[in-house]
Amino acid sequence: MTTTRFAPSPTGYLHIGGLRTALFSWLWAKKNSGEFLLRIEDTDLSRNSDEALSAILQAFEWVGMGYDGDAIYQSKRFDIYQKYVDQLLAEGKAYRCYMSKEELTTLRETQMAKGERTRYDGRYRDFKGTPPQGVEPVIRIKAPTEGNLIFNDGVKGEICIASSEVDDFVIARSGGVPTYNFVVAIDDALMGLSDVIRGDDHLYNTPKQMVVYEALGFKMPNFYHVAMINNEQGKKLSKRDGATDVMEYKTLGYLPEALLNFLVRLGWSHGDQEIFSIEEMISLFDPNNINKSSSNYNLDKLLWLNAHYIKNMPHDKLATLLSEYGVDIGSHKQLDLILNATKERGKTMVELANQINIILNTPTTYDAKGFKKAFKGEATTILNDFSTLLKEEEASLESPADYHAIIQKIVEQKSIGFGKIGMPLRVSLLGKMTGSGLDEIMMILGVDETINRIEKAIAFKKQQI
RNA sequence: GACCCUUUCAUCUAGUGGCCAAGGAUAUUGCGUUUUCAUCGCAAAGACAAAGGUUCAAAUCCUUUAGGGGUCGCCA
Repeated sequence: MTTTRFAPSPTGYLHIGGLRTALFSWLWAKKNSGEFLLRIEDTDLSRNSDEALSAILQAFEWVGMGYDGDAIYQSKRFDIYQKYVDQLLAEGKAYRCYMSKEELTTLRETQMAKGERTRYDGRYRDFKGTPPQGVEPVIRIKAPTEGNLIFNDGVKGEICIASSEVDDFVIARSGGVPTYNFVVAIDDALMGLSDVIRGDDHLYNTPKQMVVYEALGFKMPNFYHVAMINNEQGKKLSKRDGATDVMEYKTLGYLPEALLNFLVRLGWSHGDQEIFSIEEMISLFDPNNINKSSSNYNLDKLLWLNAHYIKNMPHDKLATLLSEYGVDIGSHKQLDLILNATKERGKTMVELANQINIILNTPTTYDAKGFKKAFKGEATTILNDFSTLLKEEEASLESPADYHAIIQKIVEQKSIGFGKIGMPLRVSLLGKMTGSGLDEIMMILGVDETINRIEKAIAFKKQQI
């Protein structure tokens, strides 16, 4: 049975790096018909917030990654942890340390000055005397004093860290509240995890957790430490590099399938394949193929993927999603035509919504440069004649091709180039020189609105003179 | 500073000793399609961090150097 987990601490929004490790864990569980569990690491009572928690859950919902069973809250499991603290104390595998914070600081400064890796010196490890007054002790676990702590990482291979680098770390604070490395090991074991996929930044926590597994006699899961995502310059990803909050991608108009596709290809690949449906990701993903090195965040690729998913999305679904971006065309009788005319012009949902609005809303202003260029010479006359022709043929206009025929007719009648009518017509309809195909636009708008826009543009032209 | 991890085109990556004078994708540039823009198609340019080994043969194995990242809490 494959069991994986995601274990966020509710202190902020869900970061895209976190989403990637969650995705890897989720895919691996799904692939093996196992379980993907959610655990909330809220042992630091002062830093938790309900808003952060709901933001994280909301992000999971948006990308469509569900978790199995109920979320586990560490803050509700203190009695379990306490039991294990007592057990270790009774077995002599942990001990009370009465060192004051001042003493600890002094020790660290001395070590730092000597150029050593700072660590607790074990002075209370075998303490048998009378404890000093006025110090509420912490509980420390006895870590091995010699040899190496070795584990096999599914991504990096064998990791060997000298025991001298791992000190007798605190497992319970002076107030009795247990600490991260202790509760993580206990919960991972108790939750029956087979595979732990987490960020590289936890690599050095693993030997510590090994000490806990060893002391408690728990079986270790497989660990996979995934390297970080950096910005395009290879530096740590910060808010200045663009969106780091998963939900911000929704606001910016990205589709969850594009974001997941983008993230799954960051550090993982399957030959030359770039596009992965969720089903393909599930069937192909294997954490043993995750790259060792960190990867850089690259917005261009995400944008390309997003455009791809927009272009290939069924129209009814696209229309439903568009309502979240302020465009309501679900019941428009030209829905298919509208989307066909615009979906190749929007790389994000925001851009797509904008493209649609440009067609659906009568222009209130005109691009100055484009208007000037388009309305040179005979443009007004040509448009007037075109309007008349439209009105005459109104009854027979049932498809974009019919509208195209009308334009063609004008072009032939007047022996002009297509641009002579195309340019002023486009500016009249859209307010600018670029955009969707004229035939489609007119079909969407219908004869009356098309003529209305032409007349408005002509009026604007007259006003200028 | 110490310890650990890492290093293929600008970016994501393929590559597990001979199939590699290194393949794909994005971005870039050019050409074509298109009434415009976009899409699409075709093409170009573009990398094994450096130096030493091992080997008949190295992007692939080893060593050193350099760059990048992570960690050194009674945070998680």
